[in-house]
This record gives sequence, C-alpha cells and structure tokens, in this order.
Amino acid sequence: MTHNNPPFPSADHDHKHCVSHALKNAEAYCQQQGLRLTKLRHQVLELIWANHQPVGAYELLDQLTHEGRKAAPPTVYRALDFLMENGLVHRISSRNAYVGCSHAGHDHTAQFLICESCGQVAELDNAQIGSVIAKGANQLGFTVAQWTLEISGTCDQCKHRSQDE
Amino acid sequence: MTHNNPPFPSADHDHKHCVSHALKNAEAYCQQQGLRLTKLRHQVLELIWANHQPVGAYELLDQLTHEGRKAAPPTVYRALDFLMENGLVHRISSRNAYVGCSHAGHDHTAQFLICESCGQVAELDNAQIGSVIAKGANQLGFTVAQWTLEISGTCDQCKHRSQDE
DNA sequence: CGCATTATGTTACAATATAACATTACAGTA
DNA sequence: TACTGTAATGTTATATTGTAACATAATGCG
Repeated sequence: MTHNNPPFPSADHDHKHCVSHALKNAEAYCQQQGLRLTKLRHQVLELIWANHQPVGAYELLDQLTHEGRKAAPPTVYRALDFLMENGLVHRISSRNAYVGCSHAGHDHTAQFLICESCGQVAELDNAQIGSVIAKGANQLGFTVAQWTLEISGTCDQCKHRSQDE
Repeated sequence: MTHNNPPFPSADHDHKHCVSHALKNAEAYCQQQGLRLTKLRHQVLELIWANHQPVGAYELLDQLTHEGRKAAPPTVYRALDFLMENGLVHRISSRNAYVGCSHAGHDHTAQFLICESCGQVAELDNAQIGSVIAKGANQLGFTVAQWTLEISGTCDQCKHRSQDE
C-alpha cells in the first residue's frame, strides 16, 4: 500500500477529518495487535494529531491539564513511550518534539521534511532512500537497526507564499 | 578529495595521532578562513576528539574543569556553537552529544553510523545518499536547506567480537 | 594608545526528561 | 462475585540539557 497524498497538507484540507482518520487507524491497529490504547494514550495521540505539527511534551502536558486531566511530566512521557514503541508517533529529535505517524502499522523508519517557515512536518516513506542507506551502511560492514532522517528546508506552499509578497 | 579510511577505527589505531591530525586540520582551516580558534575553542575541540566518541556538553564541562579552567555551561555551549557553525563539530541530536567532524572544511551535511554496542560513531560522506534525498524532497516541491541522518546499528568489529564469545 | 568588537565569566533560570515509590484500574480465574 | 497478579497511572522529587542577560576581559585596528 502506498500513500499518494501530498505530504504537506493544503491550507484548506479538512483537518478534523485527518485527525479522526488517524485515530480510527490507531484504534483498529491496537485492537488487532492486542495493545491497550487507554483513555490517556488516546487523548495524547489525539492532541498530537490535533496540533498538526510537532508538539513538545510540556505543551502536551499543558493541553492535557486544560482538558481537565491531572497530569505531571511522567504522565505524558509514558504515553509518548507507548505510542512510539508501537509506531503511532515519532519523535523529531532535532526539535524535541513529537508527531503522529502517517503510516502507523507499516514497518518503516522515519524520514521527515521539516519546513522552517511554517513549522509543519511531512513524513516520507521513500523506499529508494531506505535502500541507498542500507547499501551504504552494509558496504562498511555495518548492520542497520534503525535510522532517522530529518530534512530541514522550505515547503512548496511557503515558497509560493513568499513569492506573492 | 575522498576519504578511504575505514569509518570505524580499528581497535589498535593510533588515536593520539588522529586527534592531533584533526586539530592540525582545524587550525589550518581557521587560519585560512580568518576564524579565531581561541584557546578555549581549541581545548574543547581537543577534548571532543580525545573522547573518541560522542560526548555530552556537561561531560565536556567536567573535563574542562578538571583541566583547571573555570567553566560554566555557557562556556561549553558557546565553544560548541562556534565549532558547529564552522563545521568542525557535529551534534548527534538523537543523543544530545557532540563529535568532531571528519571532513571539516568540506561542504557537507552529516551522516552518522552509530554503533549501539561500542558507542562509537562513524561519519559518512556518501554522495549517493545525498542525491537521493535531494531528489526525493525536490519531487515534492521541498527545498532542502540541510539534513541529518542518524543510523543506529552494529559495527563490523562488534559483530565479530560477539561471534567470538 | 583608545576604541570598537568579539570572546569569556558569572549568575540565574528555562526546558526537557527520568527515578522511585504509591495507588488505581484491569484481565483472567477460582 | 471476589481474588489476584499485572499493567497503568498518580505523585513527588530530581536529573539532564540548554539559554538569557549582563559584567568583565581580551583582541584587532585606526
């Protein structure tokens, strides 16, 4: 299965829909895998998607609190750990921030395009990149366990926006 | 110019030599570029290389202190900023740690092989990886400014070591 | 030298993440 | 249903990583 959606959502896309879509996927996936997507974890995952761009843990903590839940840092970090272990969320380590995974359930490692102008992140799943990396590493006798690729730059929309000014 | 050194140094390589080599390179580069490689910066760079694997900022701070210098966090972070801005050091963001750059002076972005077993890091400079990434991003209208690739796994030596047991 | 600029010292604090132990909820079973 | 072991969450305290802001010292240059 491949995703042909433009990786950076258009400005007027139906964001509510994409959030609920991601949540439904996650629910189905956890169901199928016998994972406990508890209320807290569900809530954190929803917040992450709702933010629509990488969110910090303490930002999530604030948002949880505003939603009326008593929460401390471990509350958030434990939920994040669960979500990351199960491929529902990725950490953008160059930003200490977290994003929902667009291909949850697939076996994949993460590749991100991070727009410096709008702050949005798009997740790639480019097989060619993966295979070139594997090849390069294997040539050196290195066995790859996992990897992260974080690409900063400017997305298409922001380029056009800046031309309009 | 290309480097054909094995990226993970052999166990018995002359480490003192590789440190002094890196320092000489850095000195020459700064000279040539009119950059001020002050005593502090030189000292920090030397410590980074001497550690022989990624080092945390506070670890460097300790080491500086043990060498008799009065230092506080900003001391180290400012030196690191200088060294990173000028391509003499890279930050491994998945580890909050810093390593000397093996190709200082070249225009390149960083690709790291991080051995989970011995903790050592090798820096790649694989043009093919770079071009595949650029192509993948450009196809999506994304303009790449810079990127980091951090690959975790097991290096050749550690694989063999574990077979011997 | 005298001045402007850059680098470093110093203090305080912000931001991110974890340890350790107490309590609660949950799933399976007698 | 009540019992029990496990997993999840609550709670407090603290570790780790990184910056802000302002003072002082060193450096390069006219």
